[in-house]
Amino acid sequence: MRADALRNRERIIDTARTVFREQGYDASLDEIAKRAGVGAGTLYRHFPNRDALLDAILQNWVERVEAATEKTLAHEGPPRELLLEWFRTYVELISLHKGGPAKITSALGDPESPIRTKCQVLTGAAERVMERLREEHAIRDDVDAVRVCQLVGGVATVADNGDLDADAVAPLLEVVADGLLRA
Amino acid sequence: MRADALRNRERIIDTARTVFREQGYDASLDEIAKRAGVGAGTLYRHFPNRDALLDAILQNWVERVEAATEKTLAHEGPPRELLLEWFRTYVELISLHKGGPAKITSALGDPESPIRTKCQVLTGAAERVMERLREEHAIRDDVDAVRVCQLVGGVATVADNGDLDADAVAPLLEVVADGLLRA
DNA sequence: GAACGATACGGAGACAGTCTCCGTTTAGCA
DNA sequence: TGCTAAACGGAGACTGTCTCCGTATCGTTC
Repeated sequence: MRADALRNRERIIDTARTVFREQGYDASLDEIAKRAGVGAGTLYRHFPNRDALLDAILQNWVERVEAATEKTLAHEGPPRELLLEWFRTYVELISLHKGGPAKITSALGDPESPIRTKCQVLTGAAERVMERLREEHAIRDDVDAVRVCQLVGGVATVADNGDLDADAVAPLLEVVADGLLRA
Repeated sequence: MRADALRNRERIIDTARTVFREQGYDASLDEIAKRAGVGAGTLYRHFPNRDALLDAILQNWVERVEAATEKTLAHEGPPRELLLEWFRTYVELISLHKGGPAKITSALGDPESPIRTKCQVLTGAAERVMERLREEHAIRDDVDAVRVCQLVGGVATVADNGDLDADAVAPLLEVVADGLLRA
């Protein structure tokens, strides 16, 4: 790739990250192009649509997911605490910007989604947490990681849509955790 | 209201119901106006925005909610069955059209929402179901009806976004139910 | 049943966002 | 230094939202 192309690509991603965080996932792409100092054509050549742009942004986010998972798994404690800790982390990770939880959660079950590979990192991480709990026979085994992510994603979506804070979300996560923990 | 105004109002509501069901909540309002045989101005005079139109549509839906609640409460059986029956009913009721679950669920927690009064019918119904379960000491009492509706609404939102069918939704609802039933 | 004001109609058009097309510019190689 | 493939950028086509205001209609009053 030509040096100028690479430079523009980076600038678009950086700007998009900021604008999405400021205005949510619906922000105008033309505005992102303008703020990045490029023409609309340049933005659309690099990223044919909104999702392709999001996918690029998520690249570095994937690393944060990995790190957060490690941290959670390192945390010693009873199964319920581990699960709740992971849920809190999960909600935080997918609440990148307004609309993020819905976007990511719906991508989990959609084989066609352009951001699917990135989201699979999430289910992979959930899988590791659940594997640990299964070894301890602490969790019911008829619900897989994707479903758990969808459940917790549902809570995050609701929180995102309704501007619920962490205190309001906590009891919802507890209900999900307790529902899972019986086996 | 003048007779012609009333006639147009009804036609717009009927058409909107059809179009929303066909195309989801994002359908073009100008198209609804056109299919209803009125000008855009007429539509916007009757309904200043999308939500006002939805609110009018929900009027008759409220009656269905009431009826469904009666039917569920009449159903004898163990608490878990009652709860799951209500959850299934609830998901069905709010999955009116694409985008419905997210719309309705986010309205539950938003005092400013223009469709809030309609949605309160839902929490009222949930309250009745939970009251019955509380009498039987079957349910934890630190989660109120609104939170339960948000949880189940979260599941419905995920199902709506990801085109999950009833079989895929069932285990998610079971997790929520089991989480609630311990107390 | 004619006249008249209040009410309602409807569609042109302003505005905003998405995305494409294509003439112009530039990087980077020989 | 010249050449060409690659990249740029912005005008504009298209779609959807919503407003404005000239025109039409209702229904009341005499």
